[in-house]
Amino acid sequence: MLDMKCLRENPDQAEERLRTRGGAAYLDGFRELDQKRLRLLRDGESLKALRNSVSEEIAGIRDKSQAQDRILEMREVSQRIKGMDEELKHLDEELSSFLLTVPNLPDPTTPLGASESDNVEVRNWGAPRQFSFAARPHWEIGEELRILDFECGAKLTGARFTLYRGAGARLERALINFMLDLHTGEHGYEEVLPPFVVNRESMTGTGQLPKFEEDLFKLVDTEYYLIPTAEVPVTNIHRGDILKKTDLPIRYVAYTPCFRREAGSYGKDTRGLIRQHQFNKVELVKFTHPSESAAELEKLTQNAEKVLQLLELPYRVMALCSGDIGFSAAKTYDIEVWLPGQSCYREISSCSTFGDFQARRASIRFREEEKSKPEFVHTINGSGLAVGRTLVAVLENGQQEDGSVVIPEALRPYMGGMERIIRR
RNA sequence: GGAGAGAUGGCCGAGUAGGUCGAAGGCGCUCGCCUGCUAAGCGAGUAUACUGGGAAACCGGUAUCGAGGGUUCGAAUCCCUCUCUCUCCGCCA
Repeated sequence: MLDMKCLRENPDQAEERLRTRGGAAYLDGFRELDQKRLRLLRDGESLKALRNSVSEEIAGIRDKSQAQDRILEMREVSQRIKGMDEELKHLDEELSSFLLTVPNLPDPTTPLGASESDNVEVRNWGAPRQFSFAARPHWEIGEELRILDFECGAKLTGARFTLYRGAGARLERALINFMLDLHTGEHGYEEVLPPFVVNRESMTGTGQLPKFEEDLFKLVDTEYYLIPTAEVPVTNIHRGDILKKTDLPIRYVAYTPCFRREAGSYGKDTRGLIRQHQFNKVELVKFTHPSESAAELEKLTQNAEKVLQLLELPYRVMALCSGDIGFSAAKTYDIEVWLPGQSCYREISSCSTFGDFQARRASIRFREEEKSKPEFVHTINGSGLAVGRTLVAVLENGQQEDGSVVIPEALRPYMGGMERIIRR
């Protein structure tokens, strides 16, 4: 959510920055609505002030019959106040539902551009391996090793669900533990295990609602939703809080499954694990002082990269352009891992700073000085990493000509010492 | 699922024959005094949002005692609905 006062004072500047996202005018009608609300608010409040002072007067009069005229007068005033409050409530709802659908302002350092093709490569790490045979996609490797069963997943649930078996199931679990241990042990994050189901307020706090309801799984007969990312419950841990400045930055890492409807992606990535309705993810979330957020985003991104480095998986880091960043984000780095089976880089982590956008929605604040008024923190998060896609990368990069897969050394302790996955 | 109890400021905790209650008291915290240091003691201060005025310090208004409605000139206090927490019973991993 953007700052209403800011929009009031310089709407043109905000509109200009929003336009770099592409799309039509965002702020049409705001000014008129805002002023109408403000007028009504002021009028209503001065009436209430009158009523309060007269009521106090009445309280001081022993013989209420002496106050009959004033009581009658205030009866009428109260009626008017009631009407105004009702109208004000409507305007408030209109205004806030409007504000909740305006995306965040892109950060000045976000490259300008219209689409994915305008994203900028910031750096890359590791060289794609040269194969002496035709590298195969992970779905072939996984099915042949009998560690991924797509057909059974479809039987149990439907398309975009997968059953992992044996070393595959273990590999997924190993990756989760490996990532959690790295981020808690080396990078200073506190591990949390949140609910995988959240309410509407939480979804609104991070920006999934009200605009992206069709992307979510909602539980029938409730106001509960399956989380599409741990970002939602973890960021909302501090919804409504005023944090201590000295506690910042707060760093959490959480493993959760993620559930996404993937509406509108029919026909995309239909094979394999790349795009599932349910997938595992280890998520990094930070709450920072506004002056630290830029540096903290860099650090968080590097924390995510570290996973790939230790797993010896080549990747590149892309700065997303203004037309490609998400609704709530001000700036985003995507980490893309090299997938030899498909000869391309695929997103495996998305690290974003949200500025105060989420903090304002969820009211997450801190005080600069003991007595100064609360200010919004900045929130940052990123995958560290998407586990299913990491497994894909391990299979495709580690594949051998005989169909087996060599497990990265860093992972072997988590696999009971297993060095390679062989068909059994 | 059945029966009961409760939800007040950072925390604890008063406050039900409706008015002077943004809310006693205590703890905590901040500043000052005092004291070789520490502890104790003394004094002052200590919610948030919106809004008006002001360059600012600050001053004024409105709202908020779980949430939403109602009664009333006036509600933390009365009525209704909902949510959450706790205790007991049943069921269950």
